[in-house]
Amino acid sequence: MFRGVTQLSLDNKGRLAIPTKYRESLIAFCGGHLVLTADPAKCLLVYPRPAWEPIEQKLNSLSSFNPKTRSLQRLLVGNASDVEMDGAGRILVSPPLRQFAGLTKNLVLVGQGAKLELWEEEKWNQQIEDYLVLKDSSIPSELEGFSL
Amino acid sequence: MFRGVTQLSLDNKGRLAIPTKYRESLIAFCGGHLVLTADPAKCLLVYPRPAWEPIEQKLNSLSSFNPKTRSLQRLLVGNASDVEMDGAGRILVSPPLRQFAGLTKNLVLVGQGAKLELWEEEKWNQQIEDYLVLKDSSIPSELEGFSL
DNA sequence: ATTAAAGTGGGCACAAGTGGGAAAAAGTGG
DNA sequence: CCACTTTTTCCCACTTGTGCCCACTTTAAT
Repeated sequence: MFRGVTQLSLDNKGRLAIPTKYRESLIAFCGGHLVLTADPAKCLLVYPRPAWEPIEQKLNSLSSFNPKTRSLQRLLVGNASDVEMDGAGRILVSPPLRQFAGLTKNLVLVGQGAKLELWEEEKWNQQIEDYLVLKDSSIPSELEGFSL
Repeated sequence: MFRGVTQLSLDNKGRLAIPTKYRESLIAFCGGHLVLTADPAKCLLVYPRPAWEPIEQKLNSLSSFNPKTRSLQRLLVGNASDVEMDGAGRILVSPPLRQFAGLTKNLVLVGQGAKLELWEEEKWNQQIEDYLVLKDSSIPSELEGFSL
């Protein structure tokens, strides 16, 4: 399981160095075969390929005549791209994905259980701020009776 | 299964170079025999011919007295055209289809499971944006309880 | 302080993308 | 029916991009 925030950046070839603490388990779990895709919150999602496959299958099984479903397929499946870690544990982030998430210099890689999220640092901070402002009204009903 | 966004363009003969990562599987699956057709979202759909056949048969089996059905038949079957990949993995996009999808300089080819979509890049970005704006109300009910 | 391990950048070789020319095929008019 | 024009297809040469690998720098550990 992935967790924690790491600050990092793309080099001038658009490569992203995966932190060492994730590398070993990524190699073991999926041989360095990852899938990168777009998230509605305008960050990128980083999945080990075996974890991504069932999600894509589920999405592809839905009706393509429902416009919302279709849009979701376009966002998630359309933007998904296979990437391989190189010998130094780096992956290449394609220009369309960089553009989608507005990635420039300062990024954060955030562990989220079975996947990782890649954010432009400023957007990440913004996202956290936005949540704090809304906090009173924002406890999901699924968490009734649950405490930290 | 196809996935991911690739930026590309038509050359001045109207040819579209299919990215290498799709070529091999297209040759293997359908010998480079493709079907190009129009999508209601104003992009083009690219099917391996064997994947298209049953769709066309289904459409043709529907009642042509229902106006909506008839229109769908006209759009999809009417615009469908057979194309062959050349030795360099390129296909020719006919002027009527180019015009329909408003294809000019900057295009994207988007993997969508069993098929590909070809968009004018600007329209593709627009389509994604439009969806993100709607995101609160846009979780398809089929996905209740499903998470990324 | 020395050594090892990891991070970083860049060069090189090969593969893929691109454009154009020539030959064949199809279309058209006399 | 034949000759000429236009379009299409095939192929080759050139340019661009990508991935791989190596060397250098920095950090951490003993």
